[in-house]
Amino acid sequence: MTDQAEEPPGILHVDMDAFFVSVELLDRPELVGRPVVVGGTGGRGVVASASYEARAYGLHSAQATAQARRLCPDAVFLPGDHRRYSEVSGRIMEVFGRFTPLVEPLSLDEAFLDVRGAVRLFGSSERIAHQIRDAVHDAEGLTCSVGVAPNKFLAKLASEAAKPAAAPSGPVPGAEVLVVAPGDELAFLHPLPVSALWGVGPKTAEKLDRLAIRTVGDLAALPLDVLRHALGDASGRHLHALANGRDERAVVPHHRAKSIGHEETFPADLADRADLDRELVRLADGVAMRLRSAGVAARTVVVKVRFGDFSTVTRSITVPEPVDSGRALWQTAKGLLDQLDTAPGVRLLGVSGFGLVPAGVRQLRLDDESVPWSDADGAMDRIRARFGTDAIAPASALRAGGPRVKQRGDQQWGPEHPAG
DNA sequence: TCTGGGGTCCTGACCCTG
DNA sequence: TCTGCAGGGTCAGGACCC
Repeated sequence: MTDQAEEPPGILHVDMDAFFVSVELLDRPELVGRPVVVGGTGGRGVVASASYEARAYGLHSAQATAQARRLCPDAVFLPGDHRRYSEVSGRIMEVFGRFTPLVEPLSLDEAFLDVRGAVRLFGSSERIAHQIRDAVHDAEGLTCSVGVAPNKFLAKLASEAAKPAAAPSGPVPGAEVLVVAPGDELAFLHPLPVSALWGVGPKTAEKLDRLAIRTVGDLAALPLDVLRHALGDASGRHLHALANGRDERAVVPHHRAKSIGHEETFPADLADRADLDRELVRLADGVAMRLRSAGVAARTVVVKVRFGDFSTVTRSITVPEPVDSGRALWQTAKGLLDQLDTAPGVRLLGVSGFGLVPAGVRQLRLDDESVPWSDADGAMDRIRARFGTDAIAPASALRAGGPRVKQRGDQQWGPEHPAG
């Protein structure tokens, strides 16, 4: 029995089925029943979403597009429209909000819902799950799978178990709604592979395999101290709790972002310093715009560089005054980039701000050179708000062959054009 | 021609301070 | 003044998630 065995199964995890592909098929019904992939179409892209027909060929998300093409040459590859998916996602979250105010979006296509306060109005958690499925389908023409359990972790595993299966002929319907009833948690959990646990990726799975730990039940039977020794204190405790069905995390509707950043993989590696500097201006300007839009400034600036051999390094600095202007962010990032030898060629460049503080706490100094630039940033924000984000950009960014300010969702799944 | 982008969290090394 | 230690902050990297 778990600590939560007597808790009613009032946590839902709602997961849209092949979300990006399903949205595309609304506009292209002629593609229904065919292997369809949404993702980066260039040589360095990855698969973001694959239809169940495509999954039958071994295609899956995060897979290199080049490999996906080899596995399924007949698949239809679509570049995707992140903005459209965001809009649809927003409307779906509103549907969830009709049932409970406790909605915690996890990504565009999934969310946790705490419906314990809604059972009087809508019926049992399971009934609410079915009503949500129907409401989403009525509103958007899309299907989703729902897990119902006493906690978030089990609800998420339940929604995965409720999903359709892939077959060349199309999706084989799943349970659609799966309830893990109080008292059944461990029977549901323990036969699953350890990789089902949140926090067990390839590396951790390998370590556990060396200990002959293959199922969640194997892991649950392991003494906590052994696990802490093998995986470290925090990971050991975390996985031990999950393996025993314990997850105390509440459904939190609003998370405050802890970092804001942009990174971009180039179609071909960049070695020219001037090219990199211009890209850095674009990235910094885009990050600064989002910082100001969120009303925050960053105390720590991080530059990330991935080289052609895929080795990745980061350089960071904590600045005396939090930054939110494009110029200040760029200057700081440039100082960090200057520490690195980029001659071998840079595959990816990123700029992020951490240690976010409310922008208002920033103290102005008489010698603060960034003050006029704050005014300029504010003017740019107003122009972009009125005429669109492409309306204005730093001159040095415009010289980079016309790239506009970097925005969230741009080139989400890799460059569109093949390298070289 | 494998390997995106936007995040969070953890760990360990190092440095500073009391 | 020197040394050891603990604690906190910073920095870099790794692992993981969707």
